[in-house]
Amino acid sequence: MFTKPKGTYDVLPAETEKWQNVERLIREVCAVFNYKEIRTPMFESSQIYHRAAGETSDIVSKETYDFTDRGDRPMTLRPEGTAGAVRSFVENKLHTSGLVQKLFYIGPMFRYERQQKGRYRQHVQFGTEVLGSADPAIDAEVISLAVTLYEFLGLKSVKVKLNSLGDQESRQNYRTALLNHFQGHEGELCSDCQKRLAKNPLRVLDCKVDADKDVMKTAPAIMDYLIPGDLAYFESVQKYLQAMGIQYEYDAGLVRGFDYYTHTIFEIQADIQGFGSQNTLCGGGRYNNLVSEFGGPKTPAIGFGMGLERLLLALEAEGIQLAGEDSVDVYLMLLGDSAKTFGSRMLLDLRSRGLVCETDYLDKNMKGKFKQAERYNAKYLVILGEEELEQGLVNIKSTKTGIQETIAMNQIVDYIILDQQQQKASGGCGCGGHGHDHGHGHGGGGCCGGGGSCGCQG
RNA sequence: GCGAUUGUGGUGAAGUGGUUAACACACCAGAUUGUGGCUCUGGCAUUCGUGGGUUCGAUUCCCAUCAGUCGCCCCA
Repeated sequence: MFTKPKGTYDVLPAETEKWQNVERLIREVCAVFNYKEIRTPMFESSQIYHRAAGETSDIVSKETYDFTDRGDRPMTLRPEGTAGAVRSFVENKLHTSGLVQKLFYIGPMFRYERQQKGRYRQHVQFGTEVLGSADPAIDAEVISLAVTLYEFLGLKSVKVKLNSLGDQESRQNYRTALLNHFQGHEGELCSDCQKRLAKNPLRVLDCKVDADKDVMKTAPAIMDYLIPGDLAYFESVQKYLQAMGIQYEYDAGLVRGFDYYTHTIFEIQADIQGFGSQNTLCGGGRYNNLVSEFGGPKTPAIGFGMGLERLLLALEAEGIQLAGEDSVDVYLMLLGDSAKTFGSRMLLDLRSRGLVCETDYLDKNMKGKFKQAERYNAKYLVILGEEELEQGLVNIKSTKTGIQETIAMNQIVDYIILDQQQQKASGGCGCGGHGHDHGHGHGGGGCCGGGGSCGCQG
């Protein structure tokens, strides 16, 4: 038997609707913020990721899926979305628009990691990238987009953590201060940290192993080493967040996994039991030097990535329903060969009028057909036998009320519409069909109407 | 990369060094050839993740391997 690669998963038919709904809501939120979707390749030249993330990044140095194509070109399955977006921005000269480029993407990312809850080798990320503005208000906007999405979905237990890394000068100051601080204490740190100290001392602060040691607790905070301009920028971001009413916490220990970040960095964490160390739902920050490092004009930028598996997990943990009940409008019960032949046309007609229809393709007997209708969760049974066929009639039965009536076969759609209106009027849910209307105003915050019992989208 | 733990049919699960591997649900067929959801009857794992080894004999013991789950690390 063949099995899926380790760390991957199948989204089976029963759960695709959840994914579609989450993605739909993401697109709606992005639309309101006027972020446009960009779709870049799932693999790029390997050097793109090495250049972007920096060699001290664990993700790029030891977690990428690398291969050479048949032309011996080194390629890498994308481990994150920013590098590809920046490459595309530069290559397609998107900076010439004269406007801030506000982009988003949804797609799979690949990291060779040991899988566990909320962590896969192929995972789906939603991310945004805003290129071309160094306005602290845009930092706040990006954060507010993520927060708005969570609010839209109804997710409560999240908290925003914020820090600033400053730009080159601040970082250099801080780096020196850190090295001085740890000088003579190297032996107290774990082996990983000793390596980090040499390559990228900032990341030592992120260490969980050494977190409780005195040298760590007394380590200087970067905030004290930001040059005045960088500090003012960070304060300004907070000013906007406060103006928007967005709750956040300053976290001096917050660091990111890629080396390209400057100034504002943030993380949104799930405050949910059982999430272990996979509680980061969203992480991002500003990267003002990356575009120029990719050969583009000096272009400030900021973005975030958000793992959808974790988002789904968090929604589930909070009991938020993302999919309606699966059902079918009409189950067409065709008795006899000529009814079956005639019925194929009837199916097509009903379907082209927007009704979800099913019939028996397993040649079941009467009982079996009823059973199928039940499994399909059919709202109406339409029964057509030889006798009805001759008279141009069908029997139609509402599975909800149990009422069965004989009507002309061209009256099926009208009958259903009328019947649903009556049910609605008499207090039932009576939502028509599957929300074939393409408008979908989700009222206020619930993501699918009514907690699942009705299965309608509107 | 490190560590823990699990692996019996579609699912949940019993079980034992020795002829036919419980049970329940689900599924299939029939009782009931134009009205189901109840009930009853019957069927449904040549096989216990895979490969070796120990043994007269292994699903049960040992080793390896693969896969699942979870923790650390890392991150989304």
